[in-house]
Amino acid sequence: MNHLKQLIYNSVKSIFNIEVEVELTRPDEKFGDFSTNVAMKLSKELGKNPKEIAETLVGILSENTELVSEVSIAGPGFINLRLTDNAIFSLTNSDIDKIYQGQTIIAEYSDPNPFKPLHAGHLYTTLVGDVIARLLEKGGANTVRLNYGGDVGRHVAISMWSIIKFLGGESPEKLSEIPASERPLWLGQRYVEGNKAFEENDNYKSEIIGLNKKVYEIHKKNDHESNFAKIYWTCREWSYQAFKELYEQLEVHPFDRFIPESEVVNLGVKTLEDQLISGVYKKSDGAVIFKGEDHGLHDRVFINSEGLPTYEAKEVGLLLTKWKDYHFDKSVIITANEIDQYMKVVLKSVEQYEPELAKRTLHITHGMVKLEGGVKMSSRKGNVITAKDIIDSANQASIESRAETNKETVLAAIKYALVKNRVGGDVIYNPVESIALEGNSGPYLQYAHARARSILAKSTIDDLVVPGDLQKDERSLLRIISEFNEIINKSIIDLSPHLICNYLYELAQVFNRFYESNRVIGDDRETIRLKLVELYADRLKSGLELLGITAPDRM
RNA sequence: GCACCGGUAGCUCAGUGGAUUAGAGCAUCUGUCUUCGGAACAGAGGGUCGGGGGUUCGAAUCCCUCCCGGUGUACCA
Repeated sequence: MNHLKQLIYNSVKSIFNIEVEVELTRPDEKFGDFSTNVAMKLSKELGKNPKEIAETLVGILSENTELVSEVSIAGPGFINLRLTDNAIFSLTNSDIDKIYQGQTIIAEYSDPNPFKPLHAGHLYTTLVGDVIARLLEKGGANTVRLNYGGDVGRHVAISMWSIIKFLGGESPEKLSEIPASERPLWLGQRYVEGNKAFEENDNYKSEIIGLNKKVYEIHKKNDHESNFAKIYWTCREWSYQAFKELYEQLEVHPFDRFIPESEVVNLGVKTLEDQLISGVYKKSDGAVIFKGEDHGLHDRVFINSEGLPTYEAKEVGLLLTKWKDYHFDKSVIITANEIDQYMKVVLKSVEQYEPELAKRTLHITHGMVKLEGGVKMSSRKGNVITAKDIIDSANQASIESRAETNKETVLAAIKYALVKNRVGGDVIYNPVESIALEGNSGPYLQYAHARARSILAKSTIDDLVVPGDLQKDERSLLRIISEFNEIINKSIIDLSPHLICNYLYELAQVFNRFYESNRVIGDDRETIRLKLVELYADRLKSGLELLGITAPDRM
């Protein structure tokens, strides 16, 4: 593609003496391989009709017969170009642009809170984050995968209150009565119960507020001895264990670092104190706030009137910890969109004293996960869908449709279904569709790959021939194969995994069309066609791997 | 009230200034084929791109306005 851009750029320069940025798009196949709107761009500057400009350019472009086989003008002045077979094949040899080469980029995602259940949103945000981190890495970044979680704060106090009530007092020894397999569920139930108490009873509420301070004390004193502390540390560990198990089950890339809130809270509070003096933060009704309203946002509390840091204060500590420890070129935070405006306020406040940090931070938000499609969810508490519910429903759909569950297939189904949509809106997860072997699904692509590999395995020919002088269907296949790098590059720039999904599916469709009417094994053109099959299978595999999905040779 | 994210075919979604018929999958209907893994291929029906204005040679895409859904809006995260 670069050769073509260069050719157009040079042509424009030699004729009009203008340096223009050449944009290439992929039009419908019947129009050509690439399309450019430079004529329209130039028309204003030159005061000429775009068609006239295009005609001049067509003349010079068509002289390069090495690269271009056909040039035409369309509509108001688009120039369509068809490449020679050799030129389009050479596109498959180009590399992915290393746009983040030499940069340290932090990807923060997943962020589950200990003492709370792992819901479907955690599953989603973990998978999206995992793919985005892979994209950053593919773009050449030195990627740091970070996981942040609230091991202090009100939600912990809520759980602790209910845990102690369940144990009949501060009796850590009784925790051993809860079987290991039931711990995550049990903790989740404690949180739900505690929340109810907090909302419905003022006495309980003030007890919980008291416990909140007590939890901070544990960290301040590094208390591992008191009964209260023993319960806390044990249950925190149980949560971490559950997270670890989920990540292993999902086969996501391991995290480089886990930062609990307790680790950053002091830095956050200290910063707030300093910046209170400098005037960034203000006192209001006994709390420390940031006047977001002065910046077109809204006001938020960073330290409450009890003197306890809120999530905002801890986020400040986290942002500064990342900055201090990594001096990142870019920091990407992936969370649900309910946190969007809150994050804007926190970042705006930090921008006042660390402008560079704020500038380099990118907050990507996504929507909620909802379940659809007749699979009954095992919700214990009504409307919460857990991460386990999603996995269970995929397994169940797999058993129902083909009487078996295969781990690789089920994982592919879940991962693909959750990243195939543009990041931003809500995702409606349909387990039956996700597991299906037809349609736009992960298992379909895995199957498509296995099928292609089996064709390759069947042939006795080793020396595959570089395609040249292609037939129509062969060329269509090579054409879409050649788009792979462009798609990956765009996906890396936009940090948009769904582009890869759309492409891979289309690629598989074009292949099936080709394969339907063109014999490979035993045909006169076997060596050429086999090469195309190989190029196709390789791209399916590496595309799926970028999505964190395996591409087995057999299934 | 204000802010953010959404509203495209019956359902789930691409497409976010450019070209003739706005594209896929699922679902529905019709064909092909004694199948290199048919878990395929070909085709049909189905859309006032939430409504209305505007900018432009050209708008699903940009601007204004209204409607609907979700989320957030001071001491939760």
